Amino acid sequence: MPELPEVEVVCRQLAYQIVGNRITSIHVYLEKSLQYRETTEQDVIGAVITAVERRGKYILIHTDRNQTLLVHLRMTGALIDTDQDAAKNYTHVRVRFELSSGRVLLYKDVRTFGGIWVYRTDQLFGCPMLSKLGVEPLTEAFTGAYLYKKTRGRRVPIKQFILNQEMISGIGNIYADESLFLSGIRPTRPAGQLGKISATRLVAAIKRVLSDSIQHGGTSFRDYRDGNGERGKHSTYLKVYGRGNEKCTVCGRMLNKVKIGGRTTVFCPRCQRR
DNA sequence: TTCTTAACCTGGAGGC
DNA sequence: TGCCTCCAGGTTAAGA
Repeated sequence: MPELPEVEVVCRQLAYQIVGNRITSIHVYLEKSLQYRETTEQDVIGAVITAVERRGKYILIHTDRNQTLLVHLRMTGALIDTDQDAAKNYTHVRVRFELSSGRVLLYKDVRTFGGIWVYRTDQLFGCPMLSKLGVEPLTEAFTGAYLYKKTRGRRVPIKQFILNQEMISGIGNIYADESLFLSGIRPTRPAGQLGKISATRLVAAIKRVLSDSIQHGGTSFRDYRDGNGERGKHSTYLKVYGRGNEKCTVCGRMLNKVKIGGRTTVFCPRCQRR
């Protein structure tokens, strides 16, 4: 399940691999996976890819024709740069871009929650998907003071709060659990009860967990693959996510597994008491 | 304004 | 072995 680190890894790889390529043709196998917003397929064919960047969990692929392919991988999506022969081995391919280098860019998505939207670049940041996104957690704008201020008056559990993309963009279930464990904060705690010290501690933990995961190439559980179709290696470093009913690696106590906001949440009742 | 819940979707695991 | 049910989860929309 791609979150900020996984999307960042994919972006860095694709920026290296596909920038400078011309899109020579597009094959759509599932119509809803590629949608045009005031653009057409003919606008995209022949365009040269000029840059690849990330905003929250979105991948932005810019072209020289004032168009941007906005990609969200949701649960099971993957963007893979590969050669013609290897492309035949991939299943659940929803969109296939032929590139001028002779290689292909595949968008595969098992559960089809994700998709690609083609926008005019000059209208991109007014689109509903990007305009509502909150602060980027790896920037200097994301501070303890920011988090403390934003959580005032909020009664939802802090776990649910940091998953809200309008507050902080890019955090998903894996890194929410891991950040709360690292900061020693109980995920069920009402966001508005977070003190200044705890807010600062949580911000530091979020930055640390996300940065470490990027260094490890992201986390792969089931479907996530990077831009080369490879698995991420961060899953072996996880302390709580996916470890429900196992012992805490720090104190040895059994981890608790509960539902918060409809999401499976794992935490240590002894280490996370703040 | 804030919060909750359902819906979208399919593969895999587990039970029978 | 085959069938059925449940679970996983990011985002949005509707309703409270």
